[in-house]
Amino acid sequence: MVLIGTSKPWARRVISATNKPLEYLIDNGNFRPDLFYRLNVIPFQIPPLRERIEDVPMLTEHFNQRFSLEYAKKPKLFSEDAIDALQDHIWLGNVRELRNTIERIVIMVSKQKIKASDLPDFGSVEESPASTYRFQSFKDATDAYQREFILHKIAQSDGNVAKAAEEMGVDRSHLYRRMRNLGIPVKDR
Amino acid sequence: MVLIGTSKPWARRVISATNKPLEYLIDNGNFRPDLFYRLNVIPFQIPPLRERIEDVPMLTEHFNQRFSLEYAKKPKLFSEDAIDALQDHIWLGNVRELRNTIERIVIMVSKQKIKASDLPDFGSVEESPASTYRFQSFKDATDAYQREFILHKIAQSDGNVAKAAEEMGVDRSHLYRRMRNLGIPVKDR
DNA sequence: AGTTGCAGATTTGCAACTCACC
DNA sequence: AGGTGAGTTGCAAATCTGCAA
Repeated sequence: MVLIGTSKPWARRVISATNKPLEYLIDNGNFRPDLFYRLNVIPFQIPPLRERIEDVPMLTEHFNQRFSLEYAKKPKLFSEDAIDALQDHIWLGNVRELRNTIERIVIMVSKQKIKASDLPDFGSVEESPASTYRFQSFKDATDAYQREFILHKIAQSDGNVAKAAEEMGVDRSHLYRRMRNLGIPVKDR
Repeated sequence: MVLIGTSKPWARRVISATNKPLEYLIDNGNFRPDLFYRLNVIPFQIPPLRERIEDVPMLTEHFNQRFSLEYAKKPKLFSEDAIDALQDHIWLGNVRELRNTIERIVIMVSKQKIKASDLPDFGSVEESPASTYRFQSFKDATDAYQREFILHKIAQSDGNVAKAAEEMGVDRSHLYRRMRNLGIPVKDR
C-alpha cells in the first residue's frame, strides 16, 4: 500500500495499520460492529469521508489493490483527473461507497488506465439539505445491495450470467431483467 | 466503558472521541449492537485468538446468535465436545475464521444440536476468503440484507416503526408486513 | 401501535423465441 | 442445416405495495 501524506497523522497511522488488525474485523468492506463490545475493543469515529478528501487517493489505491487481488486482475492505474473526480464527489455513503465504486471499476472496466470518464455518473447525486445516506429509502438500499450481490455472483462465475443465475436460484431471464432495471450493463466486464 | 490511559499518544486522541458516539449506542445500560451497523467505527488492538482460547465459547455463542438472527434460523446448540474441538483448533485466521466457521454451520447444518463431528475438517485447507455472497440464493441474500437494514432504521428511529417506515419511503403497513415475513418480531428489539 | 381487505403494480418462472457464431 | 450459448419477450401466477379503514 502506498501511503500518502495527510494533515491528520492519526488517520494515516490507523489506516496504514489496516491490513493487520482490521483484517479480522472487516468483512466485505463492512466493519463488524458486533465484535467490539465483547472484545473490549476501543472504537472511535472516523470523520465523514467528505471531510477528509485528502485520504481519497490512498483509499482508492488501497481498494484498487485489494479488489484486483480478490478478482485476480491487474491493478488499475488511475489518472490524475480520475482521482480529482473522486475527490470532488460528495461521498454520502462514505468509505463504503468509495469501496463499492472502486470494486465495480475493477470488475467491470476492462482497460487498465482509468480516466475520469470511466467513473460512474456522480452528477445525479445531489446533496440534499438535511439528508445523508441515513435517510436512504428502502428501495434504494435494496437496489444497491442487489447490484453488488449480482456483480459478485457474476464475477464469481467468470462473467457467465446463466451460471450466476443458477447459483442465485433465479431464472436466467429474471436475472437479465433485474440487471437491466438496476443499470448493470450486460456484455463486457 | 471505562477509558484507560495508554502509552500510544495517537490512540489517546482517538479514545477521547469515544464518549460521544457511545452515548448513542447504549440504551438503558444495554448495549445496542444493532446501532453499530455500518457506523464508521474502527476497532484496533486485538490479540490473536489462539492466545485467548477462553474467549472461544463466548465468541461461538455470539456468532451463533448473530447469524441465526441474520438468516432467520433457530440458534444452534453446541455440545460440550464441539466447543472443546473449537478451542483445540489453532485459529490461524483468528476471529474471522471462527466467524466463518460458525456462519457456515448456521447456514449449512440443518439439525439443531452441533456435535464435534459436525464441524468442518480443520487443519487441511486454508480458509478461503469468506464472502457472504458465496452460498446464498438471491432471495436469502436480499432478505438478510433487508432484515439488517430494517433493524438499523428502526433502531435509528428509537424503535418507532412508523417513523422508520416514513424514512424508508414505504407505507407503515408494508413495513409491518415485511417485518413479519422476515421474522423480525415487533415490539421491543 | 399494529392489522386487514383490496386493487393496482411489480416480480418471477417458464417456455419460446431471435441472433450470432461455429 | 445443425448446434450451442447469449440475450429477449409474452404471459400467467405469485408477490409486493399503498391506501383506507
